[in-house]
Amino acid sequence: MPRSAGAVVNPVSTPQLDPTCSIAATLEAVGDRWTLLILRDLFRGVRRFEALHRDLGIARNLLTDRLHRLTELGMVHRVPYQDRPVRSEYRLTTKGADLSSALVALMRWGDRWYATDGPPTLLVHDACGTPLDQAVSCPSCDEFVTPHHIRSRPGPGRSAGKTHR
Amino acid sequence: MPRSAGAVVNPVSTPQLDPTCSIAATLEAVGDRWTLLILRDLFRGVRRFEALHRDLGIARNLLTDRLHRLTELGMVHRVPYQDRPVRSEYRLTTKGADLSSALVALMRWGDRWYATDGPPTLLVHDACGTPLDQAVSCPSCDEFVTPHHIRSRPGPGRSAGKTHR
DNA sequence: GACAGTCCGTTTCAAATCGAAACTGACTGA
DNA sequence: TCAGTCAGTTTCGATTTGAAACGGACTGTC
Repeated sequence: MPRSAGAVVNPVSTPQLDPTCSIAATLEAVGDRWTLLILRDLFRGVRRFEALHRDLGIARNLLTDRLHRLTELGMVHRVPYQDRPVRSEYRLTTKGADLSSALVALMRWGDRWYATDGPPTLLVHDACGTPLDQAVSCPSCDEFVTPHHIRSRPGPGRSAGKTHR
Repeated sequence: MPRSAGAVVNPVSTPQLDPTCSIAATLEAVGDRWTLLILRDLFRGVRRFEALHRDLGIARNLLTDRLHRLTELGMVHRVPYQDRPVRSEYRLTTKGADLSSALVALMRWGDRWYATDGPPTLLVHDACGTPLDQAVSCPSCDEFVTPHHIRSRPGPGRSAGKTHR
């Protein structure tokens, strides 16, 4: 009996490091219905249990479980903000914060396909206030690359040969 | 009784267009345990029911349900490839293909944090073969922007005032 | 023409997961 | 002492999932 949070068991197993696909590896870590939303809130600065519970409407047992899990994965760490009783808030580690580009990409897709009145939120450059873009670029050609010109091929992390993403 | 696929009910509701967050809207569409993997396979060229079933190991009833759902959402469309019996394959629409940057971002995160021997798959520029990068950039400053220099502010799609993503 | 094999589902059912709400414990502040 | 906050834990019914069997429409083989 590992952790204790009611009848809650891990919804996603510890990443199995599927050697053929980093997308699968990532989704094993954060691919459930709540984890990415929790991370989004942590980015926003919503860091405490009650605040997350209120903001997301997530069941408390699940929130407990997901926060423990994110901590175990090293994406979040607890920072005490008072003693007696000890209360901690949850903060993103480098690994957790590194997921920001994925959240940005998901946000942009939602903007494009569901934000009929324009994006509910803009991401802007703090230096100049210009709305930002996200793109895939070629460092050697020094230009942006559209999905159509992206090819995938086996990388060093794969021994056998199939052509997967 | 809407569709029929055993005791399967939609795992995620039709996007509610949460007006305050495009991440939430996106996850309502594709934020369950299988949908992004199905889309990944469609990107890879795995397009038929049996092939998806074999490749993913997903239960058949769930695959049926998710494909119907993706079709309803306009991310996938069916293209017949034979008559008698009619058999169709599933292909990405523009809307579905537009999610590629999110898949790329998720893949890159998995590469960085779980691919100990290097990425299992490289995305390269078809023109020159150089491995690609994904980044957030400022069109006016003409430079890449790190997460630390990203600010978010309410966009035109939001009426009221809170500062959300 | 009977039989095995393929493909795309549908049905069934037990097991896993979730969600809502009540409960606990350690406090604070009135 | 009493109400209120915060961070969980426990309980339990409802929902979702996964595995496997089943169905129908074919094709290709002996």
